[in-house]
Amino acid sequence: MTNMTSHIHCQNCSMAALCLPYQLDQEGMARLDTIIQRHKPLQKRDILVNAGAPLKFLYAVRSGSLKSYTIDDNGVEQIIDFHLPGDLIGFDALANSEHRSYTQALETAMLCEIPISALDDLAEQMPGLRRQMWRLMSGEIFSSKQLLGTLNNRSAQQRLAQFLVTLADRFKERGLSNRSYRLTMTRADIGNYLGLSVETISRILSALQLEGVIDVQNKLVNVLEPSCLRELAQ
Amino acid sequence: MTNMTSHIHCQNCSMAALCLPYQLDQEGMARLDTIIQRHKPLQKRDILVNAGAPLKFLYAVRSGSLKSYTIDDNGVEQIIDFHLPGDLIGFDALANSEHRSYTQALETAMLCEIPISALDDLAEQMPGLRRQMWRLMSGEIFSSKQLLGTLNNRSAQQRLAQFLVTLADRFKERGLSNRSYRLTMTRADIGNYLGLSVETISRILSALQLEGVIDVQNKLVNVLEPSCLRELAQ
DNA sequence: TATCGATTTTGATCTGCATCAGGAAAACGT
DNA sequence: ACGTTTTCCTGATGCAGATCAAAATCGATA
Repeated sequence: MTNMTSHIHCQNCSMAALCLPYQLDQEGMARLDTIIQRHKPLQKRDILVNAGAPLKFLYAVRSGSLKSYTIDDNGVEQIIDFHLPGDLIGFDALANSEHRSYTQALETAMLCEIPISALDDLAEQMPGLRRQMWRLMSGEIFSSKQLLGTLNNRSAQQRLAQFLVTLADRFKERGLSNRSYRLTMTRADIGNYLGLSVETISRILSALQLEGVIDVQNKLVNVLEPSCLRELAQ
Repeated sequence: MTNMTSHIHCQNCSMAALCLPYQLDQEGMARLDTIIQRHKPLQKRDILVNAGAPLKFLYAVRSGSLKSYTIDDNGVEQIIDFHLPGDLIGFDALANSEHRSYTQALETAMLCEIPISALDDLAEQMPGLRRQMWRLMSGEIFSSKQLLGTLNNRSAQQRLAQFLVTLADRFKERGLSNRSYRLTMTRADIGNYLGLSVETISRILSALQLEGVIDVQNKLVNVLEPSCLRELAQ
């Protein structure tokens, strides 16, 4: 095994604090590490999981970003999530052991795969792991319910401001700048996610730039007035 | 203990198939039953949990219905869920051991309370219980993400039709009629949940009645053309 | 570096739903 | 049974954001 990434382990993974190993002791982390496999790198547009596929692994994002989406009866894509490093993918599949959505790389991405069967065994023996599973799933429940509130009854500007703030917060959690970051998704993706048209996204980004709240150069976002942006998000 | 409900146990609860005991054997159900307590009945408008309150119990709805909502910075209520018998309440609180939303009875409701600490112990010993926890949380993750898709990019009529269909499906799961049911929430609640105004809800209900798809008498809904309604929901 | 498709931007028009307003009907408390 | 309050319905008006259209820019590939 000459894979460059073979030296990556939970014990030295920078994302461990956001991922399953959180609050596990050294021994726990080592045990988790033994069951985790490294997935071959995904290229932009590569599909990680297809909706309907049987659930074999949970995936942890090590680097890069991805989007999850469903395709409705009319063949229309509906984005339900963007995944950043440290995020786990596949919780929605536990219910019936089948993935409910497609997950696609937005850029080159590295992932760990966690076999479900082994995870179940390990959860029995490790209360900390079990609680972390609960915590992560619970957090996902809350954030998706909160997003409902964000989308309902809020103007396009409020939605987009909220989106930018949330993204900044997530980058900060990951030790990256929350003032300057790159949008790996297209404007169309953002619009789809927020229930707005591409044109509206574009117009509002321009307006925010004109007001001096942010500076946008293509995919690059610079938050000039964070408190102002937070205010706009309400 | 002369409480009328003291004879209620998981073993004979009609909601067991939708609730935590699902797929537990007799012994497992009996063990779960020992830790579950019966909550005193709630009256309409009674609050079960306040946002910010420490998580001590998960609650299972035995009868009646409730709504969960957050209150945003402007003091505006945002409904995030309606709970029917068999539903569990509190999963979103596991993340930080604190309830994130208010939960209020929409009518007289009976609940079971499940102490979190005991549940954690039991989950260690009972793989079936652990998996059912995962299943239920996973299902909640999926349904709230799917709701996002339902609300985004869909017309008011599509949203409301979807709401009525989903409600019918849930009643059917619970052994009740999916053709004729009672809305325990107000039109304002439905509008709040779906991101629409009360007036729009009222207008669309009237329109659907005029078209002969449903018959509405106050809180009572009669689905006359289920396939048509499903069609309208897309 | 030139080319071509994908993405983004900007403008003009149109429409679905919010909002405002008023009245009718239930539901509630006494 | 009564009055009060809450909920529900229906009409009129206005606007935020969708849609249509087209140009500008980006970025992948050769």
